[in-house]
Amino acid sequence: MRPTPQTEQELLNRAHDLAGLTLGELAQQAGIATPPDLKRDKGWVGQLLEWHLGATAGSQPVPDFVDLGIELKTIPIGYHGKPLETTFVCVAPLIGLQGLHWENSHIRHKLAKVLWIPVEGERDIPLADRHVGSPLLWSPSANEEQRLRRDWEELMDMIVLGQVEQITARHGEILQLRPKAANSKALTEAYGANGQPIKTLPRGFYLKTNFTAELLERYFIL
DNA sequence: GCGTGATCATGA
DNA sequence: TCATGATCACGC
Repeated sequence: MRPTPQTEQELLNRAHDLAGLTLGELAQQAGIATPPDLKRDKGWVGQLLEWHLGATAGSQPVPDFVDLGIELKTIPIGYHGKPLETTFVCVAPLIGLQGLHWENSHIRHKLAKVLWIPVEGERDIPLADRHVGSPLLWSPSANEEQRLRRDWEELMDMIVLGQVEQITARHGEILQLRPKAANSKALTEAYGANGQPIKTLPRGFYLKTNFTAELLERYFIL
């Protein structure tokens, strides 16, 4: 792990220095082996970039760069220039929701300042040959935050009302709620339709690809 | 089991 | 072709 950057500018400079390099080059510098593919190493790209940028959080529920309040997200990009996958944000709380509002929500803090790093993601490009793109430091615009908040409130209302199992990935304009678990046997507690506790799959909030595509597009137009 | 990092794989 | 629902690995 490289030393953690002390300032936002230092982090940005370092991220810019990675642009144009391949994952193979970055793995070699880090002394990390490149897996044949991501089937069994889905978080490998993210962790490789964390190493190079000196992220500190590990698996703690805090921003990757705590002192800077910045979250790091790598995002796989296809030949068409648009994201290939939705972006996981954080686990969704399913119980103990009294006093929870958008303003003090975990997800709002997570998304307050994000360093997006696009990486070539097409599966027919060997992992080691994929290039890292130019970083984008993003904070939600007023409009974006309003849309995020609207989706979040809709989803959280359903969770409070015991309708978590009726939620599908189609709910929400830009934010969606989907399973986030080791497998379909992992269960956690949630509210049932009559307020009784039920066991259900843990869920996570994800940003839909059309939204992240919009972010990147706005950046490239500016 | 939870939270971190996400992508896989199949049905529509 | 593409998004949804399922899944993989790790530290604790």
